[in-house]
Amino acid sequence: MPGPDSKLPLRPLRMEDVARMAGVSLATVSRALRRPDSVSPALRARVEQTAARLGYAPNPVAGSLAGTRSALIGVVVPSLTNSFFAATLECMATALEAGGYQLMIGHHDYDADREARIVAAFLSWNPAAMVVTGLEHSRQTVAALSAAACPVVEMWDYSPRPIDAMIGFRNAGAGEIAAQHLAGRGYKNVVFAGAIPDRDSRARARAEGFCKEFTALTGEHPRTFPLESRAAGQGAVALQRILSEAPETQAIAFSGDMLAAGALFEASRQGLSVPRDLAILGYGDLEIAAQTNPPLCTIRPPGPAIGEAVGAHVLSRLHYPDADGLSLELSPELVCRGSS
Amino acid sequence: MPGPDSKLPLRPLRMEDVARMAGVSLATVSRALRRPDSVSPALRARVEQTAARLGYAPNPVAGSLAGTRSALIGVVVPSLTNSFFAATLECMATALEAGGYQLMIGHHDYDADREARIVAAFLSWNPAAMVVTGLEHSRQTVAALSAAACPVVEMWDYSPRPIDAMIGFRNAGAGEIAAQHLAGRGYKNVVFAGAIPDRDSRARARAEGFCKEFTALTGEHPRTFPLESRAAGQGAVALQRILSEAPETQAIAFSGDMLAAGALFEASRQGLSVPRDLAILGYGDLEIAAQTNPPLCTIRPPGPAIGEAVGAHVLSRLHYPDADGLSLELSPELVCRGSS
DNA sequence: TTGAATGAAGAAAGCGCTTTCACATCATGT
DNA sequence: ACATGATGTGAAAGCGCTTTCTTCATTCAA
Repeated sequence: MPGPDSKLPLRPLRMEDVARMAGVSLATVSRALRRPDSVSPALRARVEQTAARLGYAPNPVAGSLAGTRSALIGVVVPSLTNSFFAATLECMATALEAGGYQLMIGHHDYDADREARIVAAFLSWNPAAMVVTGLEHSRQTVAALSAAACPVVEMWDYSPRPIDAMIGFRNAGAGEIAAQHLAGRGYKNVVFAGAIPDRDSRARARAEGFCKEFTALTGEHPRTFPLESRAAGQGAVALQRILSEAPETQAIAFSGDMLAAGALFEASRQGLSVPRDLAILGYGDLEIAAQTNPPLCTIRPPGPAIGEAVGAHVLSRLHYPDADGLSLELSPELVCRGSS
Repeated sequence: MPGPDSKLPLRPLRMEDVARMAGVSLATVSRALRRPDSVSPALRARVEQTAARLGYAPNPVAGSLAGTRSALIGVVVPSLTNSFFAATLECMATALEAGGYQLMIGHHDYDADREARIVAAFLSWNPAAMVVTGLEHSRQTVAALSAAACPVVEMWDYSPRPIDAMIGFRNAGAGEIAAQHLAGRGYKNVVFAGAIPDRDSRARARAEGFCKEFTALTGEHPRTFPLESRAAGQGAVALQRILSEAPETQAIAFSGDMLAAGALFEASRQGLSVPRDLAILGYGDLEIAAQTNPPLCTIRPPGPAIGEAVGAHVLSRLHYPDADGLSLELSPELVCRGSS
């Protein structure tokens, strides 16, 4: 505690102080500051000037208790280290901070119970809005969110019937785009390599979308190659094994760019020419994807767009409390580069 | 708002309900729940059972207003997309959530004024603790943090005289380690490539640490090569330019792994053998570093360790309010791989 | 000119807790 | 037996705001 030495009993300004200085009542200050239209322009100006001169800042905790909700927005993501969500969070935070809201961020590592606990904890703060990732949640979580007295946004996935609002994309669709690309290029003997089964239901959806679509387009059922983790080293291992078990493989779709990059390095070590000897496709469009040799062909999820849309939607919902939730479907995008 | 259809006027349980059911006073419930030792074992058990049976969860907003501080912890980082901080945040969040605290996270993009605004906003919530990144802050920020009535931790940098507590490492030291490594390997005509001047003061410290130490060890003043940004593509550009302007260059230390990786790819495109023709050193030990070809030699900052230490320190400070702040110096580490 | 209708500001009642203070109750020492 | 202190519990006063309810001052139709 840095400040115990400062003996001055400098208690922070309260609204009452502003009221006294401005010669009005507490209620008027509150109104002038929160809904400027509800007081006469003269008083409004007086109050605002007094507050500014005194450097008054309202106590949001008191406001949250007295009002119907707090200026906190609860955001739950699976992981903070996953750069997809990081970009979304940054965009959201920037938008919402500008509106005077603060983000409470929690992560659950793809553990549904942990998610439920975090949601419950956040809800007890009476947040202005809740943002969660994906549309698969435990019964408890769904119940808690459904009963919540605030807008609820599910993001990074898409379904036309969200709890309240949904902003994201069909993950199966991302897989389909990958399949269409590989099928369109005429690759045969295609493999999908990812953590199967994956704790991440969106990753599973992408895998399924890929396999179904590829089968639909070519009649060929892609092999799936299960990976132990999504660590980059697994990409190299996968490449070796796939080629030794099925040397006829012409293309591998990886569930993530890091794996694909690992595979690309291994291919170059083995003297394989990508995409001639073997095509490689990633997912994520991480920064590294544009730098590899050859550059990695990948699917780019609309992470920043999701963040912006969620921020804008939450802001508008809070501004127009009667507005309805929405389902906004954004699109992942094929970033066509040299590797396939 | 998902729940307006639920007509049931099911107002959430209050402490009063628990008190009534347990046949004790409000004060007793509060005490039993917050400081179990302060009530007799019999009452404590009765209250806890009643609360559990009813599924009572305290309202943290009310608690924050009545008590001296909230269960919120304000964390300010420069960026969420930077994976260094992401790992730190995850470790911190996990530790602190277990203690019943929630993280309010803000990012300022290396903008001191924005940092000041975020710190002020967080402080107005009366947080249980504040965690900020680095030790360079605007006067306002320092003043606000110094006057704060809560523990304040500065992280990701090191100085023996923090505002309150400091957990991190000497960034100059990270640069020195890099210099020692390159000097020890006998490289001459060494270049440091990074955004110079960098908005990030820690990156500047690393650059300076590198140059000074290399000069001290070898008598040679490393050239510095200014980069426009830290985008990976810049690494390739840098490599080309450096080699065309100064073909005698034997080693390049990059300010980040992504740049170094970009340079590595460019080197392979140019048919250069790393590290024989040119040595490359990174900073960060990102996941990709272990995968490149050759694997990237880099400096690993103690990100997760910082997160854990901050979490543990904050928890202990909140548990023992009289405890002092500390200065904890962790160490970055040379991860010696093939590229230099 | 009067009465109703409209609008602006103030008084006061909470929001759901924490914590101080006062009060019992009980064990201890004389 | 009494005073003394230790211990456990309850009553009640806030924490700093929001919001309803009320009052008072206008304005407008009749």
